[in-house]
Amino acid sequence: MSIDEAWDILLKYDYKRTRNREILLQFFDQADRYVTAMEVRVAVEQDNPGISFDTIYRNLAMFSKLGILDETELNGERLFRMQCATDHHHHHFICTTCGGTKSIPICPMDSVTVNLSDYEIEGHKFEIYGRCPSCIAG
Amino acid sequence: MSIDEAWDILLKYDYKRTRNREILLQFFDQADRYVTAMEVRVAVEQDNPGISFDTIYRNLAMFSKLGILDETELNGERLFRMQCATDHHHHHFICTTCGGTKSIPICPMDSVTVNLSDYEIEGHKFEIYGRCPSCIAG
DNA sequence: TAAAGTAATCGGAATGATTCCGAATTAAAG
DNA sequence: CTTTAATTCGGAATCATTCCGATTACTTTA
Repeated sequence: MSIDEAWDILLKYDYKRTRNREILLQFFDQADRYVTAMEVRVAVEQDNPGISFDTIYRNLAMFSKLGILDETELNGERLFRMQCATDHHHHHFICTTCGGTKSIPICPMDSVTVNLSDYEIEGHKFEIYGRCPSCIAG
Repeated sequence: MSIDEAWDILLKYDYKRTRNREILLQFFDQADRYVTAMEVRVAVEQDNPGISFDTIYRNLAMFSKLGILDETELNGERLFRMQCATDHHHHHFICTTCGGTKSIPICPMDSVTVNLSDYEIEGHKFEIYGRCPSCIAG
């Protein structure tokens, strides 16, 4: 997702165009990988020293709820990244060293043959973890 | 996994047979679903009022590392359950209301056709979330 | 079955991430 | 330019989890 697309969503829901949100979106746009809240904080403080935790966390949660960010959890750490372009549903390999991802075009839900007809399905998660080529090399 | 199998593992690694571990294992054995650390605490305090958080968390982490417990995360909460019998690798539907599970016999890794040969795969996660029939009923 | 040695536990303090809150600031609309 | 409401700030509060030193309880060995 581009910064512009993110703003389309934010403005549609009457969120204001603020400097902090601009900084956050720009950071996620260029990061292009999963980052921890701590990494976000450190990076964002370059552009706005004195930004409060509250502002960071409040916006991260809101972005995540609106589908602008994608949120996951790895080894007890919350990770965020810009949502992929939403052309089709897919999953990811996630590098446990750098947070980089690689798309996995299949969705296991297509192959689930177990009868879950009496169940109400709310969601699913499929992720592959490991180290990417450049982290192995480096 | 049965309580006896859990003890086989613990004793093999020279962990001692203590009352608290016995209580913890019995609780997980009869719970047979994903429970939060808080639920563990409340339940275990019935049998040993005054058990310390430290003891609970230390043993949960150790059980999890040894493969006696299975650990996951849902909506920011850590969940634990007794590891399934290890006859074959599989995944789960998890009820977000009661923590109950249903086995999903397939593993999406079998169908992953993306070339990850330059990647070092450390693990994967596949879970389906929703509500089970008895929680839907009420 | 007593003693010794070491692991495990306890209780409470410390930590660390996240959230809350009231006051001040800022964006957007009129 | 004013107004209004959203947003942010700063710091305190919360919550789960972990740490720590002192005590207790296993297990082994004699």
